[in-house]
Amino acid sequence: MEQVVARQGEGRRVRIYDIARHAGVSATTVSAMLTGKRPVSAATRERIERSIATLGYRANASAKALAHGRTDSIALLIPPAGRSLSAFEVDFIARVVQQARASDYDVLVSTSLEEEKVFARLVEEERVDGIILLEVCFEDRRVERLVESGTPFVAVGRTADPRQISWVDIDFSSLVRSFVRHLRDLRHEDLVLVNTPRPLYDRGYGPARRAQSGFLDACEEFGVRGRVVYCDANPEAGFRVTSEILADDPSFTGLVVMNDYAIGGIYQALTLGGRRIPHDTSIISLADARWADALSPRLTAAPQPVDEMAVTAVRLLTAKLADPALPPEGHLILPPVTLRESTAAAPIRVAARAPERPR
Amino acid sequence: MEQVVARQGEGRRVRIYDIARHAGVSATTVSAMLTGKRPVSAATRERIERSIATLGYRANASAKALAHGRTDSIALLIPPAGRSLSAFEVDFIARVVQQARASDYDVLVSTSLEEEKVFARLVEEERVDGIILLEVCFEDRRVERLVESGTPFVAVGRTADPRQISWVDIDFSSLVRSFVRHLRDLRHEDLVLVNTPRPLYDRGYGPARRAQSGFLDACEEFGVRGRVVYCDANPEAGFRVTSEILADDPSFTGLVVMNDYAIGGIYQALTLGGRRIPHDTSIISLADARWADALSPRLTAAPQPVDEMAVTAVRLLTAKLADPALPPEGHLILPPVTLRESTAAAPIRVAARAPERPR
DNA sequence: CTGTTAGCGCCTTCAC
DNA sequence: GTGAAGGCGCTAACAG
Repeated sequence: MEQVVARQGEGRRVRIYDIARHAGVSATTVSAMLTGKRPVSAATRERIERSIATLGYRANASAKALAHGRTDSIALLIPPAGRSLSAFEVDFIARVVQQARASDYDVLVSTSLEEEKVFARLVEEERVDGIILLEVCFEDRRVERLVESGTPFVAVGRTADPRQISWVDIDFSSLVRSFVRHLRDLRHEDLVLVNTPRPLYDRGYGPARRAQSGFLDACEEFGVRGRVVYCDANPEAGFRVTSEILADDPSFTGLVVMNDYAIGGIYQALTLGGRRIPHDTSIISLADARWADALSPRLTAAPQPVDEMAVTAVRLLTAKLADPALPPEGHLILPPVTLRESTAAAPIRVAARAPERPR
Repeated sequence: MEQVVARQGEGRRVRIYDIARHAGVSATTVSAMLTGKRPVSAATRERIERSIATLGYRANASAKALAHGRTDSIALLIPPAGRSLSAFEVDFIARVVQQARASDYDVLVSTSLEEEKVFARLVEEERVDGIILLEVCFEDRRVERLVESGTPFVAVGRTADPRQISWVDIDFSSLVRSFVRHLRDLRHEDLVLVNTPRPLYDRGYGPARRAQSGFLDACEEFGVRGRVVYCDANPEAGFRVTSEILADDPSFTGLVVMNDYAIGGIYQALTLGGRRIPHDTSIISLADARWADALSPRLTAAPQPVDEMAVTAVRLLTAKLADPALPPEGHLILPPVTLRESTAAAPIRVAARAPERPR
């Protein structure tokens, strides 16, 4: 009774038996035709198709899942890095959803931080066939649990030792190195890395860790001074942190920013502090194009390789679902950083110029 | 065989029968205890709970759905308004996911534009119990189909005649009226509405339609000149459109913008055109706080009422799922527009000042 | 090529 | 308070 009430619009739903009866065949044959798992004569096919067209039929997903042992759904686990999702995370969701649909998977999105509950519901209740896990840290309990349970998954980001798992990650280290080199080429000699919030770094958040080590190494390699500050993910924090370094030690002329939401505040503090971007101070970041373009002057930015990340993640996962014996695979992605003055259509916006003050 | 291979980590999954055997009761009793649908003696309860704790058990979602007739999932249908999701849409996803989880629902996200396929998969295959539909237009085929099929749903946005459906919407008309009044109070006498892309308007996109009529009515009411331009959802288009009106008829001093992604370009064109925001030109918009804060100077903005929209949408839907007989309900939300000079913590940022040039 | 039989794992009668 | 039987709708294994 309850099911019937739930769908008040039509009477009862059309089931595979209705089609079978209407077409004068058995349910098995209908199923066989639909799944294509065994040959069906042209004549029967014709009749079944006509019946389906007449009555309107779609196999019930729950029944299919129960019988077939797969839900044709995957889950996307995104614990929000900040208070809300970053532009990257957003685009990533959209792209994964799109890509998954192309492989005939639905996507269940979870942004919860309560790993236990999410895990129980999605994995233990077998709501999904596989998982894409975001914001993976050096030591990540979620990864451990997924490995234990044998659930197919792909990590976006890496653990400290990712050899046993499939992952996709950005090569933050090389990327930041190219940022530093670029700023050095513009004759900057004193740089600041505005990193993610401190707690994220401490938690072993990959981008924060790898960007920082890449930055410090590159500064040494290229013979420029480099220091690191941490900053909460909001404009107010960006303003505060930047004001502080302007007050404490204003010798810097270039900033590398790993913190999208702080950038607005950083701009404001610099401007109020008498800096003129890009004439005496340069900012460069891995950022969403929408941010980079909305800022004035435009931010020097490497575009987030969202598409490649998302497509690769889905591809790795669906491959593993199709063949669970597949060995784990890691993909390191370096955004195409061709740092140069560019038009709006080009991948990189360069607002940075040579510093004037250091002279 | 295949199912077993799919979960390589552990042997076979623990099922309700395993618990029953382990506890020395029948599966019926275990189920009864878990669903709480009939009394179970304290002693049996104890034993079952111990067995569950020992073996680890969670009811399989597909089997439950098949037997019980509900999936405990809802779908969020977001056709991207522009090339990618807007900040509002993003936050909306996150908030809906969170809120749905609080009511014990999972959320399937779809960003596909191919309504037919999405509809077939989610509704006809009964993957979800209900739907939240975004970007609803005046005439919306998706709404018609959902009504026909009797699927419980909530529209975010309204059709031209929304009396038969449940919906949540922003009161764009009143909102834009308050924008116009604010600009008039700042002594602006010549305004431009930079609206959504023309195709969206033509398609009967509610925010575009209602903002525009609200704008034109308000201009008449407050005795200021007002014209409307359409603009694609990207900075380049914003730049182009603004440059054009600066060239054609530069008498305007205030802009009302209904197009997040264009704002960066609008700022740039105005600046290049010699305008100084906010000294001689004011911009006001319904925008994400992250945008408003990232711009320099900060944008005058009413915050997107994301939370209220999302929470209301989920509430309406879950209520309807619990009791399908519930009558449809509409909610019109007016963002709290207390337009004033503000600090960073206040809901509204006012960068706008009285125009100087009109003097 | 097709139909019959037997589950998938759970919930829901109906008996006791 | 508890158990046995049947069904949700579909697919897989086994016969023909």
